Amino acid sequence: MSEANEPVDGRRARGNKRRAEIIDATLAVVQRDGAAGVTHRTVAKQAGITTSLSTYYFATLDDLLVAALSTVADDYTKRIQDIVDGPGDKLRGLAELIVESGGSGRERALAERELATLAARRPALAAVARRWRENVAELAATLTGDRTAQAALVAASDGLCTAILIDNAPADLNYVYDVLDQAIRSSRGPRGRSA
Amino acid sequence: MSEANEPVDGRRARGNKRRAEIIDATLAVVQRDGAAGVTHRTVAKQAGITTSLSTYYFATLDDLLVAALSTVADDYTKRIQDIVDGPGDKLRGLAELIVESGGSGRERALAERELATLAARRPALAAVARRWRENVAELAATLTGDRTAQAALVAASDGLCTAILIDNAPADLNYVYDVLDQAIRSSRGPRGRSA
DNA sequence: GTACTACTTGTACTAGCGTTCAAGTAATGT
DNA sequence: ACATTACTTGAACGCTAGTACAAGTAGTAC
Repeated sequence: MSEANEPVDGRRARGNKRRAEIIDATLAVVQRDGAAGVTHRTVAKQAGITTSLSTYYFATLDDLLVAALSTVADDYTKRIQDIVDGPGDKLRGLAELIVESGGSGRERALAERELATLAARRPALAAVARRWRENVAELAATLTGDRTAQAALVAASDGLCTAILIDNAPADLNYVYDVLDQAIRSSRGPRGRSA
Repeated sequence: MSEANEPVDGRRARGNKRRAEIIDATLAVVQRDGAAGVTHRTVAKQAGITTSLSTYYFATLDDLLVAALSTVADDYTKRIQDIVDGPGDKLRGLAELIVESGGSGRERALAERELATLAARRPALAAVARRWRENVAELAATLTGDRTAQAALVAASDGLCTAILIDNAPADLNYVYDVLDQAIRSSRGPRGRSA
């Protein structure tokens, strides 16, 4: 708990605030213009600062994108954890989270997706994107012990999100819930692959 | 059949060939450098032509990307149709298609994914990306009459693809097959949501 | 042949990019 | 007070981008 939490220096506190502001501005730009629209200049303008200040805090654009994706991933992790630790129907909680991607959180979800796609090509981002999926996997593990069912749920969650974003679908909660439920349920009957 | 298939003019035939070459070059660039790396200049260099020629055939970069995504989607459609029409285990065929995304076809799959992500922001591309998913949905319809199970299979296919690309997973065929099977199978038992 | 059309090139323009840097300001420590 | 450190600025560098355009080449039609 005594790591880097207490900014003894008042200037450092302001600096951290700036950093957060810049990351917010970055996400705003991704939401508005896509990941391709992120430049030191557009971000700086969005944040109301000078370009050089943006480079002062994030020397390279990559640093900026990594920071932005990390922040988004952290938020997502928190949401998932809330569902896992919460008292309610976890599967329904997950469904609500997914449906939200098509509603008010659409732009946000789109931004997340663009950053995640970016991750496929940048090792630095890949680690963050992976942790993302592991959060859902963890939630899945609380719902079933069957590893295949867990994997199906994770995959279905991701695929549903894509469907909602691309198809611009109505994103009916019951529908999403049913699909997730379908994915995790198993007849566990006449099948049983050996190895 | 008598639409725009017969190039009376030999020059026009060459032109169409050029167009195809440029699209190929575009896909090659996306595979190598990502969608962000697509510029008239990089594409032209890849195709071994001048920059102006690239703009002659595709006035704007957007035109080029739309054309590229359309081509890729057509290829994909053909692959899916082969599985649907083929004699073998359709689910296994789908699994093989997905696993291929992690193997030799990784770069290709990555390119497809980047273009599809791009689609979320460009209406012109969105239609193409949607047709894509409908192909898998069609395949799913041949495997089960249950609409929820169909949706689960489509979502799982997509999610698995993402997992393989981002996690750089081993992409074991049996594993993928099992997850797909899990998604489409249903106990159809004690559940039965009403509305 | 000549006229026409489709294709192809080289060059040049403007605009925006990432990044650097010397200089300036303000908070902190002593 | 003074030195130190953290933050902030404005200007500039070299580079690449999209695009336009006049000129040239080569098939096609008459």
